[in-house]
Amino acid sequence: MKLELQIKMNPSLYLRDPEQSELGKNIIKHSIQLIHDNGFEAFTFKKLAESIGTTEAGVYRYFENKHKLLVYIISWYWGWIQFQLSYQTNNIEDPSIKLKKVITLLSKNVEDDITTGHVDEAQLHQILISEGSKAYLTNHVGIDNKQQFFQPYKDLCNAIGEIILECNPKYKYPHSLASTIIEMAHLQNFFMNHLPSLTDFSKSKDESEIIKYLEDLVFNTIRI
Amino acid sequence: MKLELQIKMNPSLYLRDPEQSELGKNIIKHSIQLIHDNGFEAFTFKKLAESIGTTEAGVYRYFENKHKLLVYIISWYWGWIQFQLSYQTNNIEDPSIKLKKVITLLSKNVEDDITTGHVDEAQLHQILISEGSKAYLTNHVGIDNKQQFFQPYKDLCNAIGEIILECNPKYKYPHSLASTIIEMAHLQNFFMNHLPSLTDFSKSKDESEIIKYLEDLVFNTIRI
DNA sequence: TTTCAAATAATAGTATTACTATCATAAATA
DNA sequence: TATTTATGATAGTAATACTATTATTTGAAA
Repeated sequence: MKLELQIKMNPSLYLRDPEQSELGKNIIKHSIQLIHDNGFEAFTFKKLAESIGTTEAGVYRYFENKHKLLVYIISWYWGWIQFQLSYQTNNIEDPSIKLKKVITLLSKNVEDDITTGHVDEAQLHQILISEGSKAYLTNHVGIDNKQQFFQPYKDLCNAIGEIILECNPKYKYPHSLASTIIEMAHLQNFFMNHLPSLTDFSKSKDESEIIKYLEDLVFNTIRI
Repeated sequence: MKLELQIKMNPSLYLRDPEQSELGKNIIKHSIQLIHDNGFEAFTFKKLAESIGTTEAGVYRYFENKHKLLVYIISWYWGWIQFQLSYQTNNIEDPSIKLKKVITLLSKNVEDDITTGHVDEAQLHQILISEGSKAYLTNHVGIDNKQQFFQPYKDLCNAIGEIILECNPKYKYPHSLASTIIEMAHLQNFFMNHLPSLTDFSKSKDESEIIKYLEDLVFNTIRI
C-alpha cells in the first residue's frame, strides 16, 4: 500500500484546487522549481506557464495572483512541518528532547519526502529561507490574516509554544520565543550563506552550527 | 550654530548624490513618506515623481532603480542608528547597561530627529520593520554584498557583537546574537501589530514588552 | 450512446511598471 | 559671454499582471 500525505489547504488561497488535477499539481511543482531557482521577484505566471507547457490563462484559473500562490506553497510547507513535528515527537516524554527535535527540524536542510509526489520539500525549505517572510511583509497583511492565510504558521507557533511551556511552565514568552526560533532558523541560514559576517558560523556552512546556536539560546533562556 | 548630521553613504548606491541638491533631498523625503504609507511593492518612481512635482526621468537621474533607493534609505538608517549608539553609550562603563541601551534603541519607536532635515526617522523606523529584510532577501544579494551595500548593517552588528563580548568574553555567538537582536526587535514589533498570536505581548501593543522579552532572552543567554 | 457541462488551449487585448532616449530650457560656473 | 550641468517635458519600449473571448477536448450523467 502506498501512503500519500495530504495537507488540507485554506480554499481561499486558490480558485481551483490544484491537488485535484494534473495541471494543478504541475503548477505547484513548477512554481516551487522556478521560485527556488530564480527567486520570487523574477517569478511570473507567463514563465510558469511556459515551463509547464500551458498558457498564462491556464494558471490564472487556479490562482488569482502570484502572491496567493506563494502563500499557498508556504502554507503547505508549514502544514508538512507540523506533521513532521507531531510524527517525530510522538512518544517522546522529555519536553527538552522534543524542543531539540523542533530546532533540528527547522534548521536542518530537508530531504525530499517521497510521499508527496509533486512537492520537493528540499527546495521548499530553501524557498522558506529566502522568501518566507514575503508572505506576510506586505501592505495587505491584515486582509490576508483575516482570511486565515497564516493559520498554519500560527498553529506551528502554538505547538512549539506548548513544548516550551512543558520545559518551563513559568516562561513568559512562549509564542515570541517560538516565532524567534522559526525565523532565526531560516535567517541565520540565509546569513550564513550570503552575509556570513552577520553570523559566527565557520566557512563550513554547516547547519549543525545554527542548531548549536539556537539550542544554546533557547535552553539558556528557558532554564529555571 | 546649527549642527547638521551627515551620514556618509556608499556612492555605488546612487547615480547623483541626493544630499547635494534640493531635488535629491526631496526624492529621499518623499520616498520615505510613500514607502511608509503604501509599502515598497506599491512604490513606483512615477508616483514618487508626481508626489515631488518632477518627472520620472528626474528620479532616474539620481537612482538606477527603486531597489537601490530602498537600500540607500535603509543604509542611511543603520548609519544613523550607529551614530545614536555611539552617542548614547559614550562614557558608559558597564557593558550590560550598554547592551540594554542597544536593545531599547532598536526596539523603541523612534522620534523624528530634527538635526536631519529631510529624513523622518520615525517613519524610517517603521519602514525598517516592514521592508528592512527586502533589502537583502533578493536573488542578487551576492552582487549587492560585493558592492558593500550592507556594510552599515555589518558595522552595527559588529559594534553590538563587541558589547556582547564585553559582557561575556567567552560567549561563542556574538554576531549571530547581534543579528538576532536587530531582526527580532523589528519582527516582534511587526508581529505584535499585525499577527499578534505569534507573540506574547498584550493588546496594549507597547514596545516596552518587546524590550523586556529581548532583555530576558539576551541576558539569560550570555550570563556566565 | 448521446448530451451536456466542465476544463483546457489559443489568442487577443489592456493598464501599469520599469525603464531609455531625446531635446529644450534654466541655472551655475569658468 | 560661453559653456557646462541640472532639470523639465515628452515619447517610446519591453515586460508584467492581469481580463476576456472563443474554440476544443474530456468526462460524467441521462
